[in-house]
Amino acid sequence: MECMALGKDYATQECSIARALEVVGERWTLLVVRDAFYGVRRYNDFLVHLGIPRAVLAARLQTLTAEGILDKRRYQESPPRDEYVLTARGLALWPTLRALGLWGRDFLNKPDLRTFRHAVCGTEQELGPYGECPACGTVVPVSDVELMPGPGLDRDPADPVSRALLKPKRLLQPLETEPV
Amino acid sequence: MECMALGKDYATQECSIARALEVVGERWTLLVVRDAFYGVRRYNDFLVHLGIPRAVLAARLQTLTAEGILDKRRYQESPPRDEYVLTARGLALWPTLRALGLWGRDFLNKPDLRTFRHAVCGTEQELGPYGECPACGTVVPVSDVELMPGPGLDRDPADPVSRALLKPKRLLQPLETEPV
DNA sequence: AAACTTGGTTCAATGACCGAACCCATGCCT
DNA sequence: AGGCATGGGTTCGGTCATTGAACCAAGTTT
Repeated sequence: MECMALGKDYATQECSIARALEVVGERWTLLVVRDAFYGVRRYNDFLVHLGIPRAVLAARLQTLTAEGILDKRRYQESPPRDEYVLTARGLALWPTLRALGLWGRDFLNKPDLRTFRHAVCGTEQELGPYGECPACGTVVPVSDVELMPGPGLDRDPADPVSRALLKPKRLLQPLETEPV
Repeated sequence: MECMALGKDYATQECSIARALEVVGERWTLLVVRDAFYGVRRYNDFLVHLGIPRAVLAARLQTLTAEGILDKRRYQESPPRDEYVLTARGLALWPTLRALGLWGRDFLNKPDLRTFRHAVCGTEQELGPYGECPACGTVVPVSDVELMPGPGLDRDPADPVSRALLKPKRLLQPLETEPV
């Protein structure tokens, strides 16, 4: 009885888009993945940054881990603490998130909230739609993308994660939340 | 009271990805849009192809129309019949769907279910990850993309829409369902 | 020992989704 | 004219997911 019809799958669909959506199409899931790209790694940071119910976050982290998109790993022993980091499969979701973000920016809201650029070549130009650097022409690997806060962003957000994201930083680089 | 907190929005998120997901992130929505790219235009065709509950389909078509992603238009007067076609805003979702589909193919299932290629230049090579044609090098506009059935596809599906999609066809070109 | 932090689980209430049944305007067959 | 079929929905009760708040537990600081 484990294999059938949870009602959450798109049963009749023979399509890799449908398969993908069964895994990352649930509410909150892609936002968790986005935060992982932004350097969020800890349960509590996801929690305050997303404003997600605790139970839902726990469920999502578990399925993302089970699907091999996040890797849960111990980063200190005492007290035992785990962090969630993107696997190769998770990193491969970057083009999807990029495409979604561009669509949202171009068709839904005016002000630029965040922009991305190539960290290593020193350009100030934004990455192109496929993640290519307009200055040096290459498709920039995710770890070399610099995340810049845009003009539309709230300058004084309530949670420490948003505050940490006001400074430019590389994707995937772990977040440095200020000690309170 | 109409404007606040339906519980379905990602309230705290200042992010174009979150904005986008509020619009296209609900269950079924992106599959409806995908079908629109495949040439599905009529309520009934969406219904049988997706296996979606009627009420949900009606709701999704309504919000997609309200958000300016689909355009509902009368295509015959008697009996009055409407069809749903992608607007510019809807067409701009193609890179997102493409990225999702590639991810699903590469990381979730083995067999190629559908492939895309450039219709006008006669190549047999598949489009690249950004929708560029490997033969002629250009980024192919959606209406020039040819949708090819892949080897992993069921050869004798139950519904007429899936059957119509077994033949190669251009994206956006209206579906020709066989008269029964 | 008391209080705090991190990372959860449990619970009742609400909302979304589900399938099945019903509705209605028109067209087609006889 | 009567009957059935088709396209495009709406309504309805039951189930499943999501929500916010409360609770729990291990370890650590004071």
